[in-house]
Amino acid sequence: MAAVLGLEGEIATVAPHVDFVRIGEQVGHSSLLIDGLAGRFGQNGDGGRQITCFYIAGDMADLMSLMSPTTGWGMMALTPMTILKVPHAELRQLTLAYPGIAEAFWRDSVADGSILSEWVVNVGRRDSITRVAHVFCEMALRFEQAGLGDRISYPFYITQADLADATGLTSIHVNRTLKVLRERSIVDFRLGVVRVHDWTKLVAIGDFDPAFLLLNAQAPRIAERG
Amino acid sequence: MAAVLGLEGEIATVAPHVDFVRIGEQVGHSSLLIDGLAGRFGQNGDGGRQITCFYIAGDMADLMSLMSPTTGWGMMALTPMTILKVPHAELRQLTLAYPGIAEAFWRDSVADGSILSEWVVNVGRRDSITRVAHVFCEMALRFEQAGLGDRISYPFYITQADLADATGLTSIHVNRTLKVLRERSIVDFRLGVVRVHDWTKLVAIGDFDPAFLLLNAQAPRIAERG
DNA sequence: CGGAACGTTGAGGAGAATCAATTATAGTGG
DNA sequence: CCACTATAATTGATTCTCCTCAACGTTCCG
Repeated sequence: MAAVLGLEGEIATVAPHVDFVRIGEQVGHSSLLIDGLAGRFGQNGDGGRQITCFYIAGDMADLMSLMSPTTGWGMMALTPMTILKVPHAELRQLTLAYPGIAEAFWRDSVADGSILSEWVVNVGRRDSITRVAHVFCEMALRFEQAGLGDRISYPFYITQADLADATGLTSIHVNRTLKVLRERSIVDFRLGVVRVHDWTKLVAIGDFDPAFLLLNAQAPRIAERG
Repeated sequence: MAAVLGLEGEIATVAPHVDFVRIGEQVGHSSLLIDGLAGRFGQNGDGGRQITCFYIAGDMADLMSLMSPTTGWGMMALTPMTILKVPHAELRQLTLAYPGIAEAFWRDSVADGSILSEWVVNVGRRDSITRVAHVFCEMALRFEQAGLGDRISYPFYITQADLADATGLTSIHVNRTLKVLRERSIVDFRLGVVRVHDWTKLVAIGDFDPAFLLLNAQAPRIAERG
């Protein structure tokens, strides 16, 4: 179920801060993230954005659109991105031919929901420093799991403004929060890299329990990376 | 795919504020909600709760546990509740025998994720009155869709404290917010009933777009109610 | 060298939390 | 049927995060 599904589709590149799925848009394909970082997001009436989930290389970014072609959400590139646009028709054929793949896709949607649920908690019941630390913890384990870094240091090319949209804060407050985390020698963040100085402290201050990542479940990832 | 799947399992009743799935627990069944209101939730380090999704009669409340038996979330009863505990083994057999059912379950997980994503936005990027109004809008349409009420008046037996846990506010602030909504003749809430006086205003103040409910998608609901 | 994107810092204000009582409401048993 | 109790709702006063507004600094790249 891992590496090679032999998915065919159109390779595309997306510039940072471009919405590759607009809210309410009807899409006919899902996007396998080959490189870069993407975010699922929603908006409030004032145009304020809230990123609700990150997707990294290897993730099938809007697999859910297969079940709901008219999306109630949007997908944006956070970094320069390369994606493989896989037509829904092809994915449909796969799921019909191989029930195991259908199940893996379903499992992926459940894992997605688990992350989303944790984000509701993060944004609803945690203060700023905890929110930011929690995001760093989550991404540390996800990048580590994907073989794209480790929990002590991993590539995270995201602006403070986008980090603010992910944590439900303002970029100004995120900036101040990052300063505190840096001064306490817990984690050092700058555009592109997260450097964790004290993982134990980060987990503690981030109120982090990795259970929601469902890392023990089999094969939520669609593709590997060379 | 609707009404009668002929699901077999154990009927159980659950008292309000009882966790019928604890965080991190391993479960061997999913719970079809026959009557009452349930909530998926997470907790922060101080024990503060955040409800991340509501489930109403007819919903398969923890279907996702089939894909992730060791949950990273909890499920609590918000009202006196009647559930049908359907063993995972039985659900597995169903999905193996009928791919259409597997797909419906998958679609249900996607719909779930869509609601969760919207809740991240609600809690992360909206002020108190908008958050509360948004919840009232969502539940209005869901109860209406389920045939358990209509958007003008529906049963919603939830305490202000639980509403606070759903909106990421304190019960005190929820109380004050409800007062404002009442004084503006938009919506009147008391334990058990929501009475909408001005649906248009409620939608406007709640910054509500029903797209995320995926109501146009087919058959997300597992069972109907007499 | 100049502009654009991103980050940093300060001052003041607003929304929501906290602390602390007090008042309904509903269910229970005598 | 009513006192009793527990749960839920309401209100006030105060505090504190985080937001807003505003300006300035830094880095990178054409």
